[in-house]
Amino acid sequence: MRDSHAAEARPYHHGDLRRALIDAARRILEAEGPSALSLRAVAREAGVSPAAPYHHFKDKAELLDAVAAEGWEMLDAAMARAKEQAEPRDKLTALGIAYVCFARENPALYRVMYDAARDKEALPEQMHASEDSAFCKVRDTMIEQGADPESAVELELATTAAWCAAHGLAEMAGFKQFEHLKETLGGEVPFLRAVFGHMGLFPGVRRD
Amino acid sequence: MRDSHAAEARPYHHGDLRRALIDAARRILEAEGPSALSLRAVAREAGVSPAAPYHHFKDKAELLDAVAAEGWEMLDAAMARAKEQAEPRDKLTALGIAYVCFARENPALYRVMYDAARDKEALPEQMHASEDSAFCKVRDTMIEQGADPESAVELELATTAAWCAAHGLAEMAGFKQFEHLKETLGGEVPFLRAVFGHMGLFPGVRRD
DNA sequence: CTGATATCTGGACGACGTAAACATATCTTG
DNA sequence: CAAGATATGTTTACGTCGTCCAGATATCAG
Repeated sequence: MRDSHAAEARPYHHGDLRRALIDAARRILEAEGPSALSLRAVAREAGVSPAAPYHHFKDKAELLDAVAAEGWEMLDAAMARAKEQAEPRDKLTALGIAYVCFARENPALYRVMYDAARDKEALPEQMHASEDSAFCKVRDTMIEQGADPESAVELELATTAAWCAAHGLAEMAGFKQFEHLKETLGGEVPFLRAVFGHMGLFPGVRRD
Repeated sequence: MRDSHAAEARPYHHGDLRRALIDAARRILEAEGPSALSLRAVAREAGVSPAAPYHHFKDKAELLDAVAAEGWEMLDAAMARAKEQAEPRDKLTALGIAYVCFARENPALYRVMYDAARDKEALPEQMHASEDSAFCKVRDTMIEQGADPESAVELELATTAAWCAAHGLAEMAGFKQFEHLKETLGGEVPFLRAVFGHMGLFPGVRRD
């Protein structure tokens, strides 16, 4: 059976329990929400004993970190796709819309992602550090749409502002208070565009 | 002892356990953070048995709701104070700064406030409904600073955008990634002003 | 004073996170 | 290939949690 361990590392007893646990966690998260996401429930869903996860994660927080990391990757991919498909002068808005839509379509996952970030008091490395991180994607898009690439501080401030706007909107968009506005404007996405427009951040949708 | 129950309602055994429980919860929250805020710990802190709170709150969530409600009142008061003290053309920015500063000075309480809101998928009534709610304060200030009071939808969109911006910034401002920016700009408040400025929401600090 | 009612205690239950002791499968090395 | 080392899993156990229930006791209404 040399073929089954050809990859590079872990197929022992279960095959790849680490992977299975993360998947189980995601399944529970989607089906029953964050409050049902206990370590024991994850182990149950994966068909192992309650203590088994401790051979793959230091504690519950580390499992959630792994789930969150995959969430950030998904968000990053969604934003990349959105930027690609949008017309040049609409790319920044498209990034913002993609961000909020991801959060709205995966509310439980988004919550886990930010809970982990708040506990660490930092966004994950992958979102802010690397060359093609989502954060850099926003910055680069700002340059493409006319921001001055020389003034680094201004550029980082603008990117930060955009990120704050997207996160704030992602959390607010689910509140009942704004349903009336969504109806008036004809749907969720028009509502998002309108709010982003009022932020004055996104040249593509700037009014007047 | 007729004097001790003169007020209007509740002094039975303990005096006013409901009040004492909320205070105990706030003390624990400030001293040990949200993760230490268990119902049993609150009862312990208040000097009663673990089951006693159930005569004043349906469950743990209802206690947290009460704590959150007081948090919103404090936030409202802080914003009112800020608006009062600011110069006319700086009032909107002052509201935003006050909002974020409150969240930064009471991170555990702010978290409880928004966790409760997320669970209910709504901001608390008190923040959005009444005449002098914080939300209306922002809207009114926008009018005072030149927004058109006739276009109700535009006005509500702008207010929503401002609220999203403040919340987003409140959550981001604690992340390590932005400490560098804070230093460059000479402190937290200048950082907040700069980000708000880049939002283009607050005429008082609009650049150029 | 007497019952009704509001408030608190004590004990119990099941679920949780986690640790320790043990069992077994796989890897490594001689 | 034999044999220890190591990685992976189970069982059992502990303390904490939210919550409920059965009393006890204090206050109130008549």
